[in-house]
Amino acid sequence: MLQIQTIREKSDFVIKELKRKNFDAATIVDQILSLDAQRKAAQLEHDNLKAEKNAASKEIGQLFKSGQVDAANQLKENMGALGEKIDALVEQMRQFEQALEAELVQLPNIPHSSVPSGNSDEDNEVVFQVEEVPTLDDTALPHWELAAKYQLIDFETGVKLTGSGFPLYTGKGARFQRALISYFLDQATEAGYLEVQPPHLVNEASAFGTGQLPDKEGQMYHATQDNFYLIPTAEVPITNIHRDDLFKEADLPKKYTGYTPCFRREAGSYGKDVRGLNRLHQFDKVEIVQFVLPEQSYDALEDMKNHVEGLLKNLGLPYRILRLCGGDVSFASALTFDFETYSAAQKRWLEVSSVSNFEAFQSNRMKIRYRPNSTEGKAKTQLIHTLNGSALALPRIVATLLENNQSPEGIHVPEVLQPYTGFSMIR
RNA sequence: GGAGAAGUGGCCGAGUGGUUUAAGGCGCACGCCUGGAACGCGUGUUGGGUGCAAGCCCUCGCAGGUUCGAAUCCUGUCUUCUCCGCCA
Repeated sequence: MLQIQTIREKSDFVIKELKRKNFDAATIVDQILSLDAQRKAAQLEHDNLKAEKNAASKEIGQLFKSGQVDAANQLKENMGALGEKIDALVEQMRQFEQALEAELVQLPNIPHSSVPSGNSDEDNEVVFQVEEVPTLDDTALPHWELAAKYQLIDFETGVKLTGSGFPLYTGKGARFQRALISYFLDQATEAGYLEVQPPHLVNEASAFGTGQLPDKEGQMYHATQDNFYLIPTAEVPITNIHRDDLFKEADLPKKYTGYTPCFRREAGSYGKDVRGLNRLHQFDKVEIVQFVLPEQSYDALEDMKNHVEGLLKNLGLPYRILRLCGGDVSFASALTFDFETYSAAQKRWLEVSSVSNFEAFQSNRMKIRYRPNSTEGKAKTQLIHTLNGSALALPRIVATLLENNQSPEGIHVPEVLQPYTGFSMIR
């Protein structure tokens, strides 16, 4: 959610910048400015009447105390009408505030100045790509066939247990997943992230805080009986750890990592592109999250980008890094880098990570603030910046590792994973 | 799931209808003191809205209600604790 001050102070700038996300904000911004003014007027009147009432109430108290009952009762007479006026204004304010918020949450985050213009993923800027991608001969198998051949993943039983998109990992397949999770968590810990195990179900306030609600309600599984949502990413519980918190400047940055399964309904997606592990309803992911001072958030983004890049290098995967264009960068993000690995058997790039700076967009919703250091007096609180990234999402990593590392002898396990798997080949 | 108790500022804790505009303490910040510190003394210290400012308004888990007036009374709800039941 954008800050109302930003819209008040530079509405033209907001409209112009959101155009780069292909979002026409003119009408909404006008609405917001008008509602904001109305809310302010109602509040002003309310405050004055309330002050009058508070003073009178205090006086009544004094009168009763000094035994002037008649005078007190007379004063009470006038209170009724005043009270009604105040009640009406409170109701007005509530409505203006609600309407204002309803408009505000519709505005996406302002894209960073480096975000290229464009409408779709074809306009994303490739900021790095390995010099050559591996090629396999014609006998090479896609990962779903390798998974069957070596009994790593049982998709059919997953369908039996739950439905499509809920695979059952077996034997070395299960062990391989566990190895990746441990490896990713250890790497993040080494990089200074605190490991956490968050809940996999969250309440409404948390889902709202990171921006899943109200817009993306249909993408989450909803446990209606208790009104909990299954997390679509660990970003949701981890970022909400600090919802409503007020930091001292010295407390920042805060860095967290966590492994969770992720649940996504992905309604209506079927076919070749989603075959095997390419797109699932439940998958595993290790997430990294940072809470930082505003002026440090782009350094932090670079830091996270380097971390993810290091993981891909260590795994020996061919990858590229994309700077998402205005049309492809997400609603809440100011700047996003996507990481894709090349799947040699499918001959296409698969997204395995997305690293984003949300600036103050999420922290505004969640009221995550800090108090700047100040030599004189108390500085006003300011919103912190939040960032997150996948480090990494497992299924497509598994897919590309299986495909790219296949040979007649079996599938080679990257060296960095061998201490975790306990085997160097899948045969 | 049942019965009972409790939720007050960064923390502890007083407060059962009107100088509570939330006592007191700890912590923190600044100042005095000091060669420098500790101790001591003084001032400040919930968060938010509005305003140049003084001020005014809201905020005692959350949401309603009663009242001229609510931290305080009533209803609902969430969380925590104790006991019972169930349980990895």
